[in-house]
Amino acid sequence: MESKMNLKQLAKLLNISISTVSKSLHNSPEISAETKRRVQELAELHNYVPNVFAQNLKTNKSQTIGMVIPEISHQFFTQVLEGAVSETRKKGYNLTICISNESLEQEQRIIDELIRSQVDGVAISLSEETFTLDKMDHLKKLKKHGISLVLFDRVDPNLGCDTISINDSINAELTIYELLSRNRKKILYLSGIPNTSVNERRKDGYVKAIDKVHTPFILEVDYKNFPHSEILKFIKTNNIDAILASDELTAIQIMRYLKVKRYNIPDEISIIGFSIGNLGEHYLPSLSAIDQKAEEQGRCAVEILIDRIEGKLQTEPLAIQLEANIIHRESTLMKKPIK
Amino acid sequence: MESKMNLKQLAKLLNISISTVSKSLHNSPEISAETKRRVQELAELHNYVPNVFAQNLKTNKSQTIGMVIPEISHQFFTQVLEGAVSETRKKGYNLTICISNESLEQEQRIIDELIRSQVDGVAISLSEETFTLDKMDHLKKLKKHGISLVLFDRVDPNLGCDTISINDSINAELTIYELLSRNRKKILYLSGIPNTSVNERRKDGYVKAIDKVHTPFILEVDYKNFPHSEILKFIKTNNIDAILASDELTAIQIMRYLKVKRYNIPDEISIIGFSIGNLGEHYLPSLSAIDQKAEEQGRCAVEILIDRIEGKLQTEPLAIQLEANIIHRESTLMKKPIK
DNA sequence: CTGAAAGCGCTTACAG
DNA sequence: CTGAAAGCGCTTACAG
Repeated sequence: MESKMNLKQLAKLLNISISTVSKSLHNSPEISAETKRRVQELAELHNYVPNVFAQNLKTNKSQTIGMVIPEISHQFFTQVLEGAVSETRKKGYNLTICISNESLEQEQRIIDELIRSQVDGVAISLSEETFTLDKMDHLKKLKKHGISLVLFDRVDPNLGCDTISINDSINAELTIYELLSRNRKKILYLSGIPNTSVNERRKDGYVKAIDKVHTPFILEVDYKNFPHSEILKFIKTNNIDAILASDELTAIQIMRYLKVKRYNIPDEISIIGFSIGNLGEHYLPSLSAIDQKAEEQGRCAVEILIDRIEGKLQTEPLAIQLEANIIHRESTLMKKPIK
Repeated sequence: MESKMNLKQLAKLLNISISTVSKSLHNSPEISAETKRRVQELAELHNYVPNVFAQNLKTNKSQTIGMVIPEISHQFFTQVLEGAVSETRKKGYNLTICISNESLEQEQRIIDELIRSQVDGVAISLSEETFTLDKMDHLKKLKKHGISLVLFDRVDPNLGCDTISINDSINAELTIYELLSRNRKKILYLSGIPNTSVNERRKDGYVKAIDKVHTPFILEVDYKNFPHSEILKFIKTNNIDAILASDELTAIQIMRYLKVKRYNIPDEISIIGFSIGNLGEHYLPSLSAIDQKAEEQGRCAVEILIDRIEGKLQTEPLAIQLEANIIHRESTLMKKPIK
């Protein structure tokens, strides 16, 4: 390894001043074309790379934003990341990706770390534990340090910052109306993710829609410890003919079990779940789903965050709600919609 | 936002020198307990956070490593990330996650960016395009800048750096022997990921095992543009009774289609695929798979990289090969293994 | 068009 | 036990 090149060495080799070298590399109009050419050639030749720490120390900007997600094994969040990564690059920023593993303590540690590394802004989807314990002090710390904050997907409206989310409540409502219009009458809301803000909103929408015509049926379980037979018993007892699941994995798990038990899906029981992952598309039958616009949420969170950083936004915080799509695949396509 | 705290301001407030403040915050034994206490209290009170750029500029170390993965939508790589994230934290380093999207150009850009941001080391799984075009100059650049390099999973042995991988060839071989022992005779190797090093190695192992007894059947297709009916025709024509798929998605796609076509799996055709994602486990029938030890690869790559950075390793590059497991689930569990 | 100089915030060898 | 001073590599206002 050759000894690290820097402005000083380049200046010495060319017999000119450090200032001139620096300005040449920034293609400053102050400097003559000839000098710039010489400097740039030599820099190229020696693989000169400016020291980013020195630069940032001077300019006091890192051109970096942090994105904190609660989980990486959910397809939803990897799609968010894809949107965020491409948008960040488009804007010429760097992205630091952090994973809180649904833990408040890890989330706090991450925020401290992001403050330490002087990111210009943070986009975060809150961890389950952060919601349950309702501790937001670490997020307020960001403001103290002048770091912009945007919340996406799992959002707390009381934090006084920009938020990007999906109107889950309305989406649940609309989905139920659709199922009702297909003459489904006993619709179960099955949640595998209790204690999340999204679950509450989805459940609310379900209840709101159902309450007008029928009794609501609600079951909230642990998706890691899936109580198959209990759910089946509930389904039988109540003659359930459709299921709205809180998330893809919950939908797949119940669908699989019902198939093992020889249920005909979608004719006997229709199933639809929130969020588009890779599980549902390839299943047999393929799973109908409510598209959470993951990639767009990621893209949008980054866009708003950078606009905020660069002072392009009003002081008033934005609360953006993206529209979701209901995607009917095989698990809700009844052959003969009963009239 | 309060004006940013720094050593100078703390020193002024306490009426002592900057040096003493700095040493106190590092808990130096040079300083009296009383002074340290006063300094640390005031720093705490003012939410003092040291400027990481200034620190790094001085110490010339970033305590950061970069991990480059070709794709984030493959469960395999998110599992790698989980291992890498936790190992990095354990060692007190920071992790910068980058995604090349299987593109050489993006990979080059990422490497330049990592060099610019002075990471101490890089762990990378090469993009498909990098392999196809066999361009490795950007990786050699890292060496020029004194940045350690570790390759994992998609590995090139000629780069003279540490590598972590799975012995795919042997795993394919062992899998075939198992299928043969269950009296499968016409085994198809179906690849949805041509032009990757892993594909070549898996195919090699397959051929090596099959060649001794039977004719090899090989089909290489584009998983994004899956030619269902062509494959089915091939299966019929050649009386295929087992499939070894190059990856999970390929396995699922063909299994789904065969089920639609009323094939009995595993009895008529057994299916097994490389790598454990979330698709196979919940499928009906659940998919047998060769566990690629994703998390362990991530953990191990980071461990070796940091040992290398800290000079704890011999100069000789390491070539670590992890052992895989064959996990039999429903898609290979024949009711009556024909004697 | 070029250069000398100050300063970003920190660490650390050295002096007292 | 405390502090003055140099220096990490860069940018930029200022002078010439």
